[in-house]
Formats: sequence, structure tokens, C-alpha cells
Amino acid sequence: MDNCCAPPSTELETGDVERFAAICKALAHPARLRIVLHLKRIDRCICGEIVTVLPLAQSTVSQHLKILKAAGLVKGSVEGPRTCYCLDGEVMTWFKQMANRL
Amino acid sequence: MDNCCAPPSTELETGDVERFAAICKALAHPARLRIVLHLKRIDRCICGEIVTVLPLAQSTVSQHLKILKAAGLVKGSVEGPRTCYCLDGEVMTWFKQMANRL
DNA sequence: ATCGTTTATCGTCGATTAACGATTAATTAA
DNA sequence: TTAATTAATCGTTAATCGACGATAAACGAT
Repeated sequence: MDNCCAPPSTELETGDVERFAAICKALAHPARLRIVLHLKRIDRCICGEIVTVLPLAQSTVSQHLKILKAAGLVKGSVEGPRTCYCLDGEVMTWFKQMANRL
Repeated sequence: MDNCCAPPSTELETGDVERFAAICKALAHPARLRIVLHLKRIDRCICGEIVTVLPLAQSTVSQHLKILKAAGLVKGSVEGPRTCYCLDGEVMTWFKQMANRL
């Protein structure tokens, strides 16, 4: 209505709102946040290692990883009997940019 | 363990993780995100106006505002029979800073 | 082919969330 | 004082979440 020529901070698209909310939802649990922070620190690791770090059952950790993956924050690649997880840098960056527009 | 002298991005405190997760939870609903965006645009407004903007019942909007207030993102001041809401800039800033550390 | 390791999925349970209408409380206007 | 306006709270309902143990699936090693 008035910021027709504002370059840095235009209004968020409708789809962006939904996606940002979905990512927030994935990050809204302390255990999942810790998983993300752990993956940031060590870059990549398998599910089993996360299980040793968190006070949660293996199935619960697997569930949290599934949620993070569904939100796009995390990528998983099967390597033999194990699965290696890492952050998706692009999605992380997108999230931060959106957060900065709030 | 190795970043003993890294100035910009030290590890998050335990309490910070909890708080960040709690704020994410508050932002994890599209309606609440829209409320935050609306408050950013118009700076401050009463509950009734938000009701006209969102396709939700008055009681539902009031609940969402309560959740945003509990998370610290929003402040409300009673002005006669109505309540005026606005964002808490400091909390918003804290959230963005934490997000940038992910 | 079988065993051990690792991870994902299933089923269950209690707790929490989201939404609504109805009601109550607070305040202004008539 | 009464009526109208505005917002918060209550009570209910269906749906979702979070956690777990048990089980199944995938794979490497023997």
C-alpha cells in the first residue's frame, strides 16, 4: 500500500507463510533443535550417534529425524545398514532469511 | 572443544534452546504467523481488527494472541474495553539472532 | 544361509492443540 | 442504570503430538 519501492523487505507470500510455519513447527521441539545443532557441529552423522546424545529411545529419535526430514531441514542418505544425516544448508538459509523478515 | 576463541557463534546455552523452541512453537501456526506479520505492518492494533483479517472466530484469535503473549512475542495493553497488541521488538530481535546461529 | 547391527515403521497410550459457541467481565455510551 | 461493545475465559470435541516397546526391513559379516 505504501512500500511499493522498498527493496529489502517486501511482504511474504502466502506459501512462504505456510512453509515458514512448518519449519518452525519442526524446530519447536527441544530434541529436534538439539539434533539440528548437533548436525551443525559435526556436519553429518548417523542416527545411532544421535541416540547416544539424546535421552530418548531409538524409535523416538528416528521419528524426530523423520519430522526434520519432512520439513526439509535435514537430508538422509542410506549407507549400508545405517543412514547418514546432515543439514540442508539451503533450507536453513531460507529459514534464516525469512526469520529476519519478521 | 575447538572453537575456544571463536567470537561470533558460540554454542547455545541449554536455556536458550528451550526458549528458542518455545518461540518456534508459538510461530508454528500460520494464523499466529499472520498475526505477527500484521502487527509488524501496522505496528499496533486491537484484537477485533485481527479477527476481521483472519478467517477465525473471535475466541480462537484471542487464544492465539494469548499464546503469542505467553511466548513473549507480543505485548497487550488494555485500553478501555479493548486490548491493544504490539510486537515485543526485543524478543523478536533475540529470536532472529538465535535463528542466525542455527 | 544365518547372525548381528542399524534404522524405520507400527500400534498404543496419555497429553496437548485447535477450533468453536456460549458465557462472563470490563468499560463506554445513552 | 441500562444497553452496547469488546475481549477473555470456559467447556467441549476432534485431531495431532510425543514417547515408548515391539517388530520388521536392510545390509554386512561370518
